[in-house]
Amino acid sequence: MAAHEQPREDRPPDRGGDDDVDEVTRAVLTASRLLVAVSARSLAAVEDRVTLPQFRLLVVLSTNSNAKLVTLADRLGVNPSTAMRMLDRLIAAGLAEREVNPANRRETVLRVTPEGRRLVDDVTAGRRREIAAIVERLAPEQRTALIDALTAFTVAGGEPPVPGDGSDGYPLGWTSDLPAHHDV
Amino acid sequence: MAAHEQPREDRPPDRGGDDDVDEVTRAVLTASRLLVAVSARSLAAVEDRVTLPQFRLLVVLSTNSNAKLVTLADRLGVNPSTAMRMLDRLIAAGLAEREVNPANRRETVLRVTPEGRRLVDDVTAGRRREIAAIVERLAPEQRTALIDALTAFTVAGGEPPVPGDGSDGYPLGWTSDLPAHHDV
DNA sequence: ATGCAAACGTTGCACAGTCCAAATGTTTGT
DNA sequence: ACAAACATTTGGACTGTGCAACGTTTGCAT
Repeated sequence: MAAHEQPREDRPPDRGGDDDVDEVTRAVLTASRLLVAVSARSLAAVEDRVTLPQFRLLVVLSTNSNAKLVTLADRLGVNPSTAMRMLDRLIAAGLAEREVNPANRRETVLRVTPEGRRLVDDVTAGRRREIAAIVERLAPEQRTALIDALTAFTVAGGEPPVPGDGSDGYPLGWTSDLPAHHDV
Repeated sequence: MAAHEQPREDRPPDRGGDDDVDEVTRAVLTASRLLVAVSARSLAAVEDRVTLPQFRLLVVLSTNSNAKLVTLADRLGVNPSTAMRMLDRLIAAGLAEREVNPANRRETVLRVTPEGRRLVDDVTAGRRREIAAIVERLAPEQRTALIDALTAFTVAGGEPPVPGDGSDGYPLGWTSDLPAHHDV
């Protein structure tokens, strides 16, 4: 993997040499695979009811109730027309609702139906349950060590460590998707 | 860095209760988001040359050189016909090659071209570089702690900790995909 | 008040990814 | 020699996706 010799020569005497970094990186990458696998498993349960992009829309809609189309599309990072048609299908499936905003008639108000909400909750709950099951196999000391290590890692990565976390532990962000993906 | 001074009022002597598990789960989920973001960033560089599924195929093809179509489709978890057409496009883009296997003429031999290989290498190298950059911001003790914690977590998750790891630490599995996904 | 520009949702069009089925060509086992 | 098994390929249908165009509704400045 010495494809490009980034002039890394000048290595500080710190005992965290490249080997060290490399090992940690490898550990991170490996753990990532597990996480993705967990995600994929929890998602598998619903993939015959909705497609993955649809589920993603549902999740975003769950945490952004009464959003208008452009907002939603923006959150998803897709074109409004894409969100539009996905919504059409979700609505047809009874998982979402659309309604013209009476206060501003050029907008629409989108909502997830109770059934759609349940679908999302099931998946996110399943994912948390799976991770919790893994965590429970760890000894108490290992758990706190994991928290500390992960928190340090997250902080180093610049992401706000456990920001709001949607109160009672909701989807918030990340994976959930990563359907077949796995590899790559 | 005991950054989890959560107002978790009294750290109950219980050590290992549900609160504990919940906190670890939250930390894991948060770290996951960071990982996904890193992945997405490193992927962004090529998303105007190939689509994500195409890139995924390229990665799998890189690590399974001279594979035949069905094998490839199997690894990707898609229908052979899907792999077929993606390959058509990749070949048209000069990133892959197809050739009838002279030893068994009902099969074809698929290969990634040097250019395709370079594309993949760039992305995977970028991802490792990004993670390494984060890891480098950690103190040596934190690094080893992270390795230990992650290894324990991975083991508890049932995945073989750093199995073969494609020799010199290559893509192997996971994310790489997770394009826009992020949320969900 | 009038009118024009911006914001929205919506629809048309093109194309990638996907699956299922079916057609075609190749090997293999009997 | 033939049928069964296997591999690639093509046809058809549908979702996801972006871009561009259109009609409606607002907001604002003249």
